[in-house]
Formats: sequence, structure tokens, C-alpha cells
Amino acid sequence: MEKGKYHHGDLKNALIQAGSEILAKEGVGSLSLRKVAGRAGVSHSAPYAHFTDKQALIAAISTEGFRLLYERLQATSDANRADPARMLSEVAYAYLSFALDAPASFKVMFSGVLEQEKAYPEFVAMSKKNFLLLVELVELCQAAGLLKAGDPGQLAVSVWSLVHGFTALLLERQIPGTIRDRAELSVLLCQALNLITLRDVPVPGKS
Amino acid sequence: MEKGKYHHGDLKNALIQAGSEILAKEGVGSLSLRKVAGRAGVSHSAPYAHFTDKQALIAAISTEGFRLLYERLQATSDANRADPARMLSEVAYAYLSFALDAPASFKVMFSGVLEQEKAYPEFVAMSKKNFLLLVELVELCQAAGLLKAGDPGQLAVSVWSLVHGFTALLLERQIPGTIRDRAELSVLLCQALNLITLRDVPVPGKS
DNA sequence: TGTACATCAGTGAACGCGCGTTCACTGATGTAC
DNA sequence: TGTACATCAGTGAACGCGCGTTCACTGATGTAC
Repeated sequence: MEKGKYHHGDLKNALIQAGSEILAKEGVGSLSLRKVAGRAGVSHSAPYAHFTDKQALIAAISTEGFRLLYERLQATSDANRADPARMLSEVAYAYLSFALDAPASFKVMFSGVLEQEKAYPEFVAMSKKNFLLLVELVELCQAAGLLKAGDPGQLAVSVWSLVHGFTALLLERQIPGTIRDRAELSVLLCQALNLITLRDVPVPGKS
Repeated sequence: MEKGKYHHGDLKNALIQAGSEILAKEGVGSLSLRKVAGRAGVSHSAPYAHFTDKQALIAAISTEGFRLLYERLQATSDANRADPARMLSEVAYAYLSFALDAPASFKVMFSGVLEQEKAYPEFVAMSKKNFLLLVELVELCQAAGLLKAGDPGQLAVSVWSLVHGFTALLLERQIPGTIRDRAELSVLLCQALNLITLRDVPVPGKS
């Protein structure tokens, strides 16, 4: 961990961290093995002691992205257990916020940069974990009469599609009209959510 | 147009076409200026007579993608003028089909490959044209009592988010569970649509 | 109709670059005795 | 405690590659007279 050491101690995680930082500061186009190694302060061939190739490193960086997303969604969902309607809108807003805060990470996770994701079990597991959180959320909303009855998994796909689509289109600047700030955004997101809920949902982002 | 000519005649369009073919056959990762030129049968510097740089060529290829998408959506929407419910589901399915038929084109259009899209007025115009078609569709559905009243532009954003999100997640293989064929897919899409419509919509893809 | 010439749309060599990956190596660490 | 040695996690030179872009050039075309 200390500087100046020949052996790094935790290079694997340092590389994942460095990758996320490069994404945040320079974008997806700059995510190369050599830059990641450089940012972690090691030679450009050092990563091969921990990852078989570039794809494996990208898989790890994406997995970390899903882990961070899960943390956010989980925290948001836990904080709103008492009120399913608020829980739904806040979790949706947390998803959107994650994408706005770390757009390049979001793109790596969802824009096919990782090619053979099925080959990386940890990636699959972490992405599934997020989906299961959503399914659980949907079940709670169903029990509260906020979402109509039916297969929760299937309903979760629909809810996710709505929120993900809104987020993706927004990131790609495909949504027409001017959006001044996040408050306005949360209203728009809310209006979309209200299309699929049986009762209106509170505008998120107050806390 | 004929082979063997020193002057190509319509190289600009040939390059756009070649670009789309490369996307179809080799994917986004293989879309380079040199490959596009090669496929069009000209030297790698010939494109510079027609495009200022690689981004401009990508802008043109993306614009062509939006034109093709528009053609599909327009044809589908025209063919179902009589029945707004069918029109909605068929247009949504046409959108999904476009993405499945030309996934790499879809990705170029929607995954931030083009960086300064505002700098390409034709791209912006063609993408707007698609959105306006959707707004018109929403208005028809509202008039038919299929969608609730309200600002059609805003409602269009929500509908688009739902369909786009479903499509994007599907392309990224993020939707859990096995989907055997397109028939099954159209049912899933339909169930998502039924969440936001006031009456159920027919399963698309029969014609 | 024939010729001179400007214009245009190509060619192909060359540039510098950053990339992923390999490989022989070496410095640091920990364990056996 | 001290030494020998295996193991591990790094280094840095080298590889070949494809890329975007520039530039001096040249072949083809069309127009003026």
C-alpha cells in the first residue's frame, strides 16, 4: 500500500480503481490497459499478473460499476422501506443519478464494451444482484397496490426498461427540449413513472 | 457508377453504404476510415474529399441509420393508421426489429460514438424527424383514448424511453431469462406497452 | 471538331501515435533449516 | 538469528499492427474558344 514499494500489495484493486478514475476523467475512449497501469503507477505490463487480458480488466471495472450501482440502489431502497411509492421514485432517481455522476462507467456497463460478458461470472452475478433488488422493489410496490399484479420479474423488466431508456436517451442527448437542472429532470422521470403506476408517485431527489 | 472508373461518381454515398455494411458484418469496433474506404474500393485517403474527418463520416453513417429507422417507422405507422392500438404496438416492434436487424448501426446511433452530434445539422434533423413521428403517434393514441391526456411531447419521451430501454437492455443481453424467438419478444414488449396504455394493445409482428 | 487548360476527385507514400501482448529479466518476500 | 533458495510480482525493451491525417502527385472531366 505504501509508496515506493516494489510489490504493490493490492495492485488488482488499484487497477480497477484507476480504471474507474480514467473513465470519470477521460471517458470510455481513453480506457486502455497502458493508461490504467500508468495511473496505478506501475509498468504497462504489470496488469498481466492479475488479469489475463484487457477484456478481463474491463470486466472487473464493469463489475465494480455494478457494485457501486447496487450500493446506491440498496441504500436508497433501504432508506424508503416505509413508503413504496417514494421508494420506487427514489430508486429510479438514484439509477439516473448514478448515470449522470459517472456517465462513462455507465456506458462501459451498458454499451457493449465488454464483449463476452457471459465469460465473467462475477460480472453476471453482480448484474443479476441489481436486477433482483429491482424485482424485490416491484413486489413491494405490488403489495402496496402501486403496481398491478402479475409476474414480478416481467414487471421488473418493464420498469427497468422505462428508467434505463430514459437514462440512456438523456446521456446521449437524444431527449429534445431544454432541461435546466436535476430538479426538472426528476419531474420528467416522475411523469414517466406515473404512466405505469396505479397512483402517482412523489417527486424524488428532495433529500 | 461503373467499375474501373477513376472518378467514382457517387463516392460520398458509397462510403456511407460501405460504412453501414462494415457495421453489419464486423461491428462497431471495426468501423475505421481505412476499412470504409477499402470496402468502397478507393484508397484510404479518398474519403477526405467528401468528409472533413472521421467524425463527419460517422455522423453521415449515423444519419443514414436514422433515415432507415424513419423509413421503417413511417411505413409501419402508415400501414396501421386505422387502428391506433395496433399502430402503437407495431411501431414499437418496428423499432425493436430495426435494432435486432442492425445492432451495430443502432449502437452507433445511440451509444455515443458520434461525439459532437450538435455539430451535424443533418444528424440532428433526422433524429428530430423520428421523434416528431413518435409525437404524432402519441397524439393519435391520445385522441383514441389509448393514452392519457397531457403534453404529447412529454408523453412521447416516456413511450420512447420504455421502448428504447427495452431494446437497449435486450441488445446488451441484460434482460434475464431465456427468450426463444421474436414472437416471445413481441409478447414481452407488448406487456411493457400495456403498462402505459389505458387499454391493452394487440401483440405485434403478425404481418 | 479540336485543342488548351482549369478544376476536381482520386492515389500512395509517409508521418507519428498508442495500442495489446510477449518475454527475458530482476527485485522483494517468505520459508526451511 | 542467519543464510539459501523458491516463489511471486514487478520491469522495460521489443514486436507488429492499424489507425487518422497530410501532402505532393496525377488521371479524368468539362469548358472556352
